[in-house]
Amino acid sequence: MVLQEESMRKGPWTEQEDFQLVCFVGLFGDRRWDFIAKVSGLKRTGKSCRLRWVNYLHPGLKRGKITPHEERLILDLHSKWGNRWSRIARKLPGRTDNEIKNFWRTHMRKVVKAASHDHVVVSPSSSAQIIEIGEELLDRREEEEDGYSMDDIWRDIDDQSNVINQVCDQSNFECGPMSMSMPPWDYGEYSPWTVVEEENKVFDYGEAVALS
DNA sequence: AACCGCCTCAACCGCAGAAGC
DNA sequence: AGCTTCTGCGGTTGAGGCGGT
Repeated sequence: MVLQEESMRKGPWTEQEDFQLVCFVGLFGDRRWDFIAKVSGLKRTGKSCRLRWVNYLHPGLKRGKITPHEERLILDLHSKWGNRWSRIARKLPGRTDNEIKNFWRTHMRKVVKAASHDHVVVSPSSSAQIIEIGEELLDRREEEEDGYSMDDIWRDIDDQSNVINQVCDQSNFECGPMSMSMPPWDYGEYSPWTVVEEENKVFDYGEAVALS
């Protein structure tokens, strides 16, 4: 057990590793991470695989900057729930708890800085005050920018799933236990979808192992 | 051009709760 | 009921990028 942990890889994921993980999640679903970590041949822990999938490889993820409306939502929800990042993330389709947590840390710093710049005394523990100031700053910013409503966000997700479904239909790809969909960005030469489309056959477990 | 400090974000760690045996 | 394993969550860290001097 100890020896196994010692041989585990850490640090940034390579494209090849991402590819393997996507293949095996497609085959076995996004559960049983220890099992996936083992059979995939990845020298990663199940935990690490799950994290990579959830925070980076999941097809439903929305890339790009947090919009002013999302910011406001995060502020609102944080004032209600505190640091319940996963709960907050569920209200922001396509965003991960990690992303929101990172955003909040940055945001907190910015807000405190802005407040001190305006000669407002803010103690870091006074989150209600921070939220208030944050909302004020947001109001100002929203006046400058065109908004991006939650409806728009949901529309984006819908559009994305439509494209995904079309690709799945066309490629004759038999999805795994979970409804597998196309990764949101290009995998280049490692794309499992390319492999399947080119060979025009079902991607089975044996092939997946052979690839690993 | 080089250095420095700050910011962002991917990834790790530790812990708690759930599930399985 | 108690133990082990798995999963998910929140906190933290560190590498890399970027802007300022």
